[in-house]
Amino acid sequence: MPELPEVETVRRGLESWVVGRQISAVEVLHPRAIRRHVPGVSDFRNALIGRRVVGACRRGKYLWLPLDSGDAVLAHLGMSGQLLMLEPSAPAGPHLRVRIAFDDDGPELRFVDQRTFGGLSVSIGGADLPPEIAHIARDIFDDRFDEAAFHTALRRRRTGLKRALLDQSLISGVGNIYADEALWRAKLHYARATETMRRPDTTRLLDGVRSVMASALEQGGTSFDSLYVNVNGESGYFDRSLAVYGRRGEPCPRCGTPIRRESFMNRSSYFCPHCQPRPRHPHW
DNA sequence: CGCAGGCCCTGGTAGC
DNA sequence: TGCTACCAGGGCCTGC
Repeated sequence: MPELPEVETVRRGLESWVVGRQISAVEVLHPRAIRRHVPGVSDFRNALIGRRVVGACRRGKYLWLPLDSGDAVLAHLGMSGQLLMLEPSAPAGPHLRVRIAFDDDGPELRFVDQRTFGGLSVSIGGADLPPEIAHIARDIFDDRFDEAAFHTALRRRRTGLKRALLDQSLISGVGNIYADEALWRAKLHYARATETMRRPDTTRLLDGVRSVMASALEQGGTSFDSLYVNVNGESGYFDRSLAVYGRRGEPCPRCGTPIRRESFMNRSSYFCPHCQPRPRHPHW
């Protein structure tokens, strides 16, 4: 669920809550939460304890906290991960995976994750950009995102448009929800063959991605349930503004045609069959 | 190398 | 009521 707007909301929260503070204790309650940290739990703890957090960064759906050692805490929320700021005395919920406490005895950082797709790791020398995520493309809000290069790379692909949009090495931060919403805004079908995309199509697509994510960010992200929350445990409101996602059978906000749901890539795709007509030569 | 599909995981819900 | 089946899906891995 957490896509760029949700992850950015969390990043902003971390920036105001943990930057400048020194880590005093680390507790790993579920080893799977740090499975990407190959050297293991004690190495993870040793790399953090005594270090100061000097920033809060994001690329796509990845977050990292640069440390004064030059390393970084790299985090991915997966489907259900939460990074919460809570008083050390706050009770541990059933899905608490990692606790990071600070030497000022103020609110601690807790990684809570029901479905355990997310996780934390220490990235050696990763303060500027963790090498583990060097293959992740820049996202639409990155000043150095290159629209022309994206268009060229897109046209080189031999696949369907939504598949390409979800490929984090082409453009990052887009997940299933905002992919459907962006395609609807751009009036493009999810199975449009990427090699048939013309420059105006790509411009419309990126405008759709940018505008839907900017709106979602303003509203603190999208929440369907209590799974996605900011660092204070609060949900966003953008789910009220979704045009197609999760709205099978409901009228398209633009033309009134009932929204259709199709199974694609083992997940749901929602679209308006009138505004987003099936291409003559779709790529499934 | 590019692309497609399987797998990981848990809680909620639909259906019998 | 109590069981099973299915659904949500991001990213890594494998195989073609």
